[in-house]
Amino acid sequence: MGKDRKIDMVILGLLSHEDLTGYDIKKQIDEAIGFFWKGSFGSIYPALGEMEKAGQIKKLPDRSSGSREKIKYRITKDGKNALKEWLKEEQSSNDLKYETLLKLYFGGVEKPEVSIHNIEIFEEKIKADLNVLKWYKSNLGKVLDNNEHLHYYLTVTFGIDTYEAYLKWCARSKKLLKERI
Amino acid sequence: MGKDRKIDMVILGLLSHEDLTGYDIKKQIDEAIGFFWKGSFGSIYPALGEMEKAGQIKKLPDRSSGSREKIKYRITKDGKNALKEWLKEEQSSNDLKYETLLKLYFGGVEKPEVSIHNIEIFEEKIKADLNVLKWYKSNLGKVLDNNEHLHYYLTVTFGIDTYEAYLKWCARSKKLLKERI
DNA sequence: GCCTCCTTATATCAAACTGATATATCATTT
DNA sequence: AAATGATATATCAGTTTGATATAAGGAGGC
Repeated sequence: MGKDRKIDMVILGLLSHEDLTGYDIKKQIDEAIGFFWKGSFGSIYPALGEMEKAGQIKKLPDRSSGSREKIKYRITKDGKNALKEWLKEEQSSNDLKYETLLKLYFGGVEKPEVSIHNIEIFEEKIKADLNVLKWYKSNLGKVLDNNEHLHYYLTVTFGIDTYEAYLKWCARSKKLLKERI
Repeated sequence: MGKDRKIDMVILGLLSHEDLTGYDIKKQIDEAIGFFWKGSFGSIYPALGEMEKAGQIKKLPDRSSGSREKIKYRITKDGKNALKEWLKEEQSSNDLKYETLLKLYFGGVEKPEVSIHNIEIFEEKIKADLNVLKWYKSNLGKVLDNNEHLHYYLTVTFGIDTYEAYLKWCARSKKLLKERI
C-alpha cells in the first residue's frame, strides 16, 4: 500500500503559499490550522527528507550569514501536481477524537459533579479559542477580495460556528446534569 | 513515559456496562461512539491482552458449545478504579482532524468548483449521519430517567448540535464560493 | 446437499503519528 | 556575564490505523 501520509499534503499546501523551514511549518500548523489539524516535528522532519528525495520539494541554499543551520524548502512542479491531485480526491477522512465526550459517555459511573466539571474545563478552553478565531475573522474581513484569504476565512468561520454550537450545548448539558445532583 | 493509551479507557468504559468480546467492543465503538471516537482491532486486541495481565480485566470461561473461539472479558475492581481515576483527570485531549477543511484551506490553488464539490461530499455525509443521530435521540427520549441513558443522550445531542452547525456553514460557504465562479 | 456470500471472531503487521527528549544557536533580559 | 526563552533540526518509544490473514457459523439460492 504505502503513501497515505496526510502530513505530506499539509507540507505541500503550506509550501504552495511560500518557502518555509520545518520549524516554520510546525508554527503554521499550530497557529493557522491548529483548530482542525495537528502535526508534530516527529512527522514533519522525516516527511521533508523523503519528499525531497521524491522530488516534490527542494532545499534552498542557506543564505544566512551565521553558522546556525536553517533549511528552507520550496515546492516543485511535481509537488504542486500532487497537491492538486489530492484536492480532487473524493475521499476525505474527517475524524473527531474528543476525550471530553468519552468521559461524558462513561460518566455514569461517577457523580454528576465530575461530568459537570469536565464540561466546564472544555467550555473554558472553547471560549478562549473562540476569541482567537473571532480576532482572526475580524482581521480577515478587510482583505476578503484575495482568493487565498477567502479559503482561510471559510475555515475560520467553520471554527466559529462549531465552537458557538459547542458552547450552547455545554450550557444545556450542565443544566441537565445539575438536575441530577 | 508509557501508559498513555486511550483505548484502555474506552475498553474499561464499555466493560463497565457489560461483559464483551474484542469484537463486541469494536462494534460498540463504531456504533455508539463512532461520531466522536475511533478504535481499530489492531489496538483493541493487544490492549485486551495487556490489561488482562495488569489485572484490570479478566477472561470469562468460554461457555459456547461449538469449537468457535470467543473470549468475553469482565472489568475487575482495579479496572473500575482506573476508569474512575481517568474520569477525574482534568486534562483531556480534544482533537479534530478534518481533511475536508484541510482541502478547503489549500483550495485556493484550484478552481472554486473543486472546493464546492468537496463541501458537497462532506455535506451529504453529515446529513446521513445526522439522521442516524436524530433516530438515536428519538429512541432515547422515552427512557431518559436512567442515569446511563442521560450520559448517552448528552453525547448524541452534541453530535446533533454540531452537525446542524456544520450544515449551516456548508450552505453559506458554498454560496460564497459560487460567487467566485 | 452444496455453493456462495455475509457476519462473527481473533490476531498480526507495516506505516503513520504523537509527545517527549536531545542538542545547539541566537536574542533578550537581568 | 548569566539566565531565560525562542529558533531550529533531529530521533525515538509508544500508540494507533488500516489492511490483511485465517477460519467458523448462518442465510439463501439452486
